[in-house]
Amino acid sequence: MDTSTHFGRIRQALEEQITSGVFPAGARLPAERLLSERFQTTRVTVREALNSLEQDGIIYREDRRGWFVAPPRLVYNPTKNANFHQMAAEQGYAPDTSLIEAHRIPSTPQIQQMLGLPPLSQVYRLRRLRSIDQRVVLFVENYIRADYFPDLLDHDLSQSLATLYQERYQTVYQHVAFQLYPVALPEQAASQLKVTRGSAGLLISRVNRDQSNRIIDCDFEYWRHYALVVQAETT
Amino acid sequence: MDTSTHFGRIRQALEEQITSGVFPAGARLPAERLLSERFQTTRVTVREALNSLEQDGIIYREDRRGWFVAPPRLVYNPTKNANFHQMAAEQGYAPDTSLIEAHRIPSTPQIQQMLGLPPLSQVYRLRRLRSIDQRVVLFVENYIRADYFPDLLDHDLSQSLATLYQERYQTVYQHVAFQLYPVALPEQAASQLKVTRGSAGLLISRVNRDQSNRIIDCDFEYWRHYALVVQAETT
DNA sequence: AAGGTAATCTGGTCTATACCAAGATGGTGA
DNA sequence: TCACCATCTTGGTATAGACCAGATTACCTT
Repeated sequence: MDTSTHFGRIRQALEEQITSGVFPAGARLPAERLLSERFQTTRVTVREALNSLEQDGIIYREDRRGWFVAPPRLVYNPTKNANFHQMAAEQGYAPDTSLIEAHRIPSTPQIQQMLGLPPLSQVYRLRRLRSIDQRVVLFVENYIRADYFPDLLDHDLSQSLATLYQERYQTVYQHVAFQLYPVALPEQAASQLKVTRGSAGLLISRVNRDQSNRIIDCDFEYWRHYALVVQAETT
Repeated sequence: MDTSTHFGRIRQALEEQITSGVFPAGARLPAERLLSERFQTTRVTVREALNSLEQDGIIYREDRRGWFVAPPRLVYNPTKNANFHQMAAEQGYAPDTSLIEAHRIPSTPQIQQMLGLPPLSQVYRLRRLRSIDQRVVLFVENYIRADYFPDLLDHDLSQSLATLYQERYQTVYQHVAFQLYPVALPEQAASQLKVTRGSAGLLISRVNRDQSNRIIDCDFEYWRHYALVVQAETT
């Protein structure tokens, strides 16, 4: 680390205290004003150091609540299973999903294209928020073909869709195409994830097919960028 | 976009001028001081707007040279082919690779683990810089088993390794395991990519196997975060 | 024409301060 | 007991400067 600048030294000092366990994962850092006093500098400079640590995924912020030490990243294999709960549990986290909204709506042109649907067709749109160990890490929008899943909205939508499909509709995810790109989190995702608009995030969009190779749904997953490492392998 | 703040309005104004073509891809934006005059604000506020646009991958900076409009992202499929030149050319870019250094060195514990090598074994380490359309987008470190590729350093190392392996060693990439995570670019990668230390980037590390399922090399690819979208699909 | 150098331009870092808005807290009254 | 509200704390946004170091450019010398 470059310690030739004031802000580099602050960064390093904080980083050391985090890795040495003074501030364990999940802990809240002292307030910016307090840090600026302690390091004999201004808030502007402290914030630069904090931003730098945030970029690195070492800490994260919650809007107007403070800065917190980021826990280890979740390993996410988008090709393997689409089951958030199972994936998190296997890695020793306590996963949770909360449903924000679920509607049957007319599909938009973008969704029609992704799902291969004609205009005016109906889809379900789910918006859900997912957390591990009480920390919100993922805001996800699902768009699901309504014709394949009658009465979907009557079921418990805070569980894994993969599980629901399998148990109620004899449908399993078989094939997935995904795109992944670093973005600044858009308004809605940012506010749901309780981060500042414009924070770095990862957008993963997927188009899923079932055992008959029919496109059944697609989703847009907005992850806090420090929350995961994506892993996959192929032959 | 949120235009309730001064910086939000600056952001939007710049974004519009970019998307409308006033500033085409690759163009340099006016200097920060000039922008702050034009928007009747201070450099601090202008820089916040610029940082926000940078996060979004709309613009990028080159250290002490200025801010530039980012071109469309390169689509990168890490599972499909490991051939940077081919991939870029297929998408209409002019790719280029420059060799920074190439040595035969003793492997480090980390590399030993990734390549499944015993201590003290020798590997080649290549450091290369890759650009599309004259813009540097990728700094990559390759670690290659020396025993599988005698005299590797005598060949032209500014071409694709996949091509070199195939033509000279009858070896092809058959299987790849990769990890991908958003990071702040470390010192060396940042300076090679001419960005500010701590800029957002994407680290992709891969472990490659050949047609006999032998691990032949691994690499660490540091991408400018706005430069690519990762895409893959599986069955 | 080629090479070196000094002036200039640029973003990078920094101080000091101010006000705003949302989250957290604790007390008050129904 | 519990809903509500005032208060305090926090990060978010903003102003107005300053100096530094690398990149670029223009000029000058050979």
